[in-house]
Amino acid sequence: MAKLRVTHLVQKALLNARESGALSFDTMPDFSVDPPKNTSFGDFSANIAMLLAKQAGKKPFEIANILIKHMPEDRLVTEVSVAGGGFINFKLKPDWLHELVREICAAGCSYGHSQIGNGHKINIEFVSANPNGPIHMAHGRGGAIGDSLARMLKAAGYDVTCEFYVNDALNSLQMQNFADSLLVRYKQLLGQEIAMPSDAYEGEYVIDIAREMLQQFGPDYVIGAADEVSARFRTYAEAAMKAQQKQDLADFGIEFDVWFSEKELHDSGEVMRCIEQLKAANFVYENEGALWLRSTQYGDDKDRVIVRANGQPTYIAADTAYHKNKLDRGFDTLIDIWGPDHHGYVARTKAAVDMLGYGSDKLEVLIHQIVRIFKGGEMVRMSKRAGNVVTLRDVLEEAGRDATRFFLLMRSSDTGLDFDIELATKKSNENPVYYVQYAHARICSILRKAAEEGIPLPDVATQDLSGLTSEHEINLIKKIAELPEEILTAASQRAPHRMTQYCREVADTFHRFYQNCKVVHPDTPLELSKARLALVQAAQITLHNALDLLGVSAPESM
RNA sequence: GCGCCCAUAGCUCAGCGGAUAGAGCGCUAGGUUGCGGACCUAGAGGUCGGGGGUUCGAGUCCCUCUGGGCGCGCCA
Repeated sequence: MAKLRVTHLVQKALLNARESGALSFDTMPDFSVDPPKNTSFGDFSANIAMLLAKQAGKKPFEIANILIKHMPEDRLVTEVSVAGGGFINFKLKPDWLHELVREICAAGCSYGHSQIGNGHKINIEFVSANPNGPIHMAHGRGGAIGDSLARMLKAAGYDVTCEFYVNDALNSLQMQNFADSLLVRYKQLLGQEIAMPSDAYEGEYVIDIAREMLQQFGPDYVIGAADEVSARFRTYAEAAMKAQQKQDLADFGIEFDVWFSEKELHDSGEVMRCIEQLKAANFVYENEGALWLRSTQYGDDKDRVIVRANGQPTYIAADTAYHKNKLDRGFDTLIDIWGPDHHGYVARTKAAVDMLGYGSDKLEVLIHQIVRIFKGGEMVRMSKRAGNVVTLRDVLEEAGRDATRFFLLMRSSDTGLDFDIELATKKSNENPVYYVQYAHARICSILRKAAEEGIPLPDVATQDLSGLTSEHEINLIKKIAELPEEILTAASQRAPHRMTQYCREVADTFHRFYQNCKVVHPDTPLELSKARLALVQAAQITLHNALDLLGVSAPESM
């Protein structure tokens, strides 16, 4: 890689300069070598001189000139110069770009991937919707972010496990209400005139499940002791809801490695053992009959109840046990993806992880901001209990997986996201996902055209690429060459939205190339055609791999 | 009151402490026979919410103020 090569040149120059006495410094600063925004400056630019100024007691400009004098020759480098406040700019021969095209084609599906993660084990938990309603669009955002981030981390060489935490614990009042609502709907379907309870789940989906059950079990299913019937409905409701969630997520392109049951944490005694451990370490105290966690000792703003006065452990107790369980499974890093309404839980969860002796830096919580749904400019209010949620399934059916995922990933998770269903459905230039997919389809069309014209796909390893010298060709190569670093940045910053931006940039650069450089055309000499075919293939690989990280398809035609 | 997030072009938003702050939409003016016009070219449009500070260098980091979103249960 050319970047590494330039970095080594600078390091060599530093050491040479120090040895000759021209420059004095103790530690080599962590400098950058990057393509400058303004390409007229060159291919790479190093900021070392500015960083060294104080330490070396010289002006950046002066240091840069000293470094250039002490820099070894390199056959790839045609020019080194000092500019701006002391940037060292490098111009390289086009050969290095042509090498990149070969490398990309050789790597194929694995282009952009690396082993930086070194098998470091990461558990990433997201969606984790309660089993009393369908997956809605807020879950969808967390899902898209979590799944894409997982794909990027895998591509960066991490060992990633995707996990869904099912809040199916016995002490959940919400689950009981849900089951009761279902029972009422069931009876209503049987013709009984019963009003829904005041805190009922009003959603249509409850009726759907009741109908499904009625078909399967018949009218006698409501006969029996009240709590027995209730338990029966609860068991069914939970299983049905979980199955539906699983299906919705699968249709969205998300498959979890682990569906972790909260209930099992209680049944196995892990929750109680966890509480005992905290007790033994004096991290809890009793007050007003309840057991409190001293989370303020670790930066929380209040202590939290961990066991209620009635003896039931709270959600925090189970969640603490859950995080302990994850850490005990050997993960080096836990990433939780939560909605904005949960931001207040970060401090207490980290406190608990600290108290258990793991070090809260092992837990990262990624909070994404709210999703607002619009339909033709009008905001749709959502409430699960009222039953007017916009479900992921609704949107998937209208807008399709690709547009839905792309839209949910376009914005930084730190900012609110307005999702306009009509816009996502539009097959027009207002819809960025098509812009990107169109570029890929165009590439495929070129490759088809080449085949029709009897131009064989070149062997990129040996194909002469020296004809690729025009501005548009060079720009395209430089842009697609950014993928590996882009993946690392997006993964390490936990910022999958960067990849949507990158996809648009690649598509944009490609469309310009396409406009100006005919690949298969009577006016294009055969050798140049073949060289361009190699480049086009590299662009296809780049787009395909980048879209794959977003979970968006790369269509061959549209 | 406390906590988290946000404030960048008319609108929606990018922007890993680096050089002249970008894109899409919208607007204006263009692109004869087309490797797919779901595309391309050019132009207009900015005191990066205000004020301090750190730095060789701040849209980016720190403090503060203003405005907005969300959250502050012995619910999960």
